Amino acid sequence: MSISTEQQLKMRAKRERILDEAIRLFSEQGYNDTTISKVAKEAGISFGSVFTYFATKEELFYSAITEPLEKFSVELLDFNPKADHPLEELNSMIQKHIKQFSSYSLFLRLVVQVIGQHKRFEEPFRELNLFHIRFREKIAELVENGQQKGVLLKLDPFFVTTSYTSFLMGLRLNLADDPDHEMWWAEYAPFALQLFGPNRN
Amino acid sequence: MSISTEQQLKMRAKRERILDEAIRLFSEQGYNDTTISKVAKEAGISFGSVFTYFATKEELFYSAITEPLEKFSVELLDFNPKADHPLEELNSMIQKHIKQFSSYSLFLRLVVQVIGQHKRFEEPFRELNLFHIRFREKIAELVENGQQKGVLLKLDPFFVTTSYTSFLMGLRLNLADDPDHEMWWAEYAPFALQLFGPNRN
Amino acid sequence: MSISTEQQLKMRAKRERILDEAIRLFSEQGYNDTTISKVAKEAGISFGSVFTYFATKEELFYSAITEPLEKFSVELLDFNPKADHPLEELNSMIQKHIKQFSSYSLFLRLVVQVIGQHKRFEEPFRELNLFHIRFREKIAELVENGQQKGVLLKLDPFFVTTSYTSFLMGLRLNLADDPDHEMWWAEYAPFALQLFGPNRN
Amino acid sequence: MSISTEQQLKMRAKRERILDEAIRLFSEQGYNDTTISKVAKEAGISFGSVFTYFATKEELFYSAITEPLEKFSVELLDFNPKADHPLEELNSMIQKHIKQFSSYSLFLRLVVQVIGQHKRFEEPFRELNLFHIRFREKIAELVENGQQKGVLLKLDPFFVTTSYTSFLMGLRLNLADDPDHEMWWAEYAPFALQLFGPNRN
DNA sequence: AATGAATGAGAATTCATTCAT
DNA sequence: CATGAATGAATTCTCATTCAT
Repeated sequence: MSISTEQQLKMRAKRERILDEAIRLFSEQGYNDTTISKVAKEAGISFGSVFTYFATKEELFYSAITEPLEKFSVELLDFNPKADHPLEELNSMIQKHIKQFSSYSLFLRLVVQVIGQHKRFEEPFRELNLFHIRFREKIAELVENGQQKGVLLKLDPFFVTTSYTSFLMGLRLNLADDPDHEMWWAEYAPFALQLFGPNRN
Repeated sequence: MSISTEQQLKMRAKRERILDEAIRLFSEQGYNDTTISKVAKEAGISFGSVFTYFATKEELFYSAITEPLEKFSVELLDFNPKADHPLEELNSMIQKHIKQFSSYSLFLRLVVQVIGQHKRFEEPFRELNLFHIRFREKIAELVENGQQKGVLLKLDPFFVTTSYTSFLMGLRLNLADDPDHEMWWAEYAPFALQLFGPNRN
Repeated sequence: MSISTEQQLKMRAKRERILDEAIRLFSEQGYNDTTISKVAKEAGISFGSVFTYFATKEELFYSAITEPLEKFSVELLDFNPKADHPLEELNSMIQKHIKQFSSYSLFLRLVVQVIGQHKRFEEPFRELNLFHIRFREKIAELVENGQQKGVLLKLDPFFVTTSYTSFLMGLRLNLADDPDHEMWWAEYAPFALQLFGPNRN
Repeated sequence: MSISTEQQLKMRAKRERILDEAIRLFSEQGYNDTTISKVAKEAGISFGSVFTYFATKEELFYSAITEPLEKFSVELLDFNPKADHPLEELNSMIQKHIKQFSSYSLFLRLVVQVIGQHKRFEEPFRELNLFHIRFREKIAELVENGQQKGVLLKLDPFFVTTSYTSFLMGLRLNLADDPDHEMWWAEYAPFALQLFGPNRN
């Protein structure tokens, strides 16, 4: 491993550490109450170094949204909309989504901030919105598949998917950080399913 | 009308104007980016006067949450949990809630901020939480009534009501201020109903 | 008593109450930390009324210094510089001064503030200074009287009197509000006497 | 000299400059009328930099009292209470104290403010008070030494020393910044001596 | 004359950002 | 590249003073 490569790795690791602490702090304390100093302190470096990796606080926030989003979106989109047994696929998708939403706690609190103030956080909101559209579109495919195969009622896929993502976000918001609630996430899967209008025969 | 009463009315009106602008600004720009100066400017007074009506910015924010809450909670709790025909009552309740959530747009964005950062906004969160509990309890009564009368499936009322309020909040969050969406709120009522497990006979 | 006279008396009394509270507060909390509101509250009136009696805060402070000064100066100057028995007169004067300085506690703390910042409080300082000069001059007369009669050493009366008033002010400063000290004031009279150079035969 | 050491020296010098200006301004204009901006301006830096060296205005004030106190207390305590010739030691001590009090002009005006409002300036007052006690105790030792050797009258050392420090402070207060007076400080040494009750044989 | 709402100058403090070392 | 001193815009809040009622 050449010295410059080693150096690169070190820097990448440091950048990661900064970003992780930023996500945590932005999430817990909000954009304004999270100072560059706090982030640096948590990351164990000087605040000046933060600017080596992120030109501005705004950019740090942007990265705190978009980089996890990239990773999580892969996980969230991991289902087969053209499955032969759409109802089973739907069930398994819901199970996964529920589990994922329950574990993305920090990140989703950030998301809530951005959506709640989309005019303030235009750039990251745009990214989130793009994903939201893709997310719903892919689920809509599965819904249409299910409707064609007669296992789902013929409801407008747009309303179905919007209902579904709303439900997930709403749960994430309501179940906050209550550890009593955290363990019950799985219980909500059947309710999510109802939003898709499963045929009861 | 005595002079002092007239004076009192004027002051009450001015206080209202400040609070209204505060709600709008807090909602649109968040707590930190809403400065007392901005509020004063929008209300057409000097910033010093804001302090005549609200001792601190924190108190202004608290009032911006709790005063509308008081009014809205009356409206949201306006249904009969012991109705003879619980399914019809449920339907009408959902219709009203959907309409209300669609119109409380500014206020609910504030609520989202508070819930999203409940540690930062402890006091207002406490108030919101108390209402949320009352809200779910009253809906739970109606749910149990429906279950006893056999028009609702026997699902745990706690999960049912949490699902329902999550769905409402999630919709409010997702449908943001998109005017295209605003008009379609009513479409979501049937989805909300599904969360209650209506018996399909 | 005519109505207007009665009115006048009432107003004079109110003015007195304001001034008394002002003296107390200025003395205890200093000029800046004493707000017009506090004074008004202590005097049991609205802060607006203070301005009826004192045009500005500065004027209130000025009065808080000069009005007691007028009264106290009479008391402090109450001795006979041409007494036939200057040593006895001196002794009795010292006794009285010690007692007075111990009881003018509030006022003297004000004086200390003014002297300590004579540039900030130019006007009241001028008044105090005028009195100080008069005070020393009159004491100097007694000193010269005593020296002529051979009961006092021939020390420069200016240094003698300055030493004496310095001693009194210094005591007032050092003995602060310590109630343990308050009772011991009388003990310091002999020391004060030494400053005058009494002849020990 | 390493770079970091050079850097350290520069910073220490800057801190000193800030503190010096602060002492001067606090002394001349008092705590409240001395703004951080004024101090910064006098020290030739931006107001923000003051906060690099002193976290709060209160802390700056505290340092403006305690740091000179440390230095001056060494000077003031520089006499030998167990001297073989206590009267000579006393005389030399008084000479020095008089000279010192005449030169600590700025600092002592600060002291006057603190003592005059000891409730407002609790922390610095505590420090001053501790020194005052030490100061008197050491002088008392010398007094007792003199009394044992028969060169001083048997007066209560506590009253003697309190008289003495009161006299010094009172002089400092009365002689204000009058340059006419400044030159005459030395004249007051014999008066100070009288407070100790020297035996006149 | 009394009240207290309205005003805005002014103060301490915070913090993103720059840049010299 | 890392550090942290320096800067100053921006913010909340206080309070003397004015003036309409």
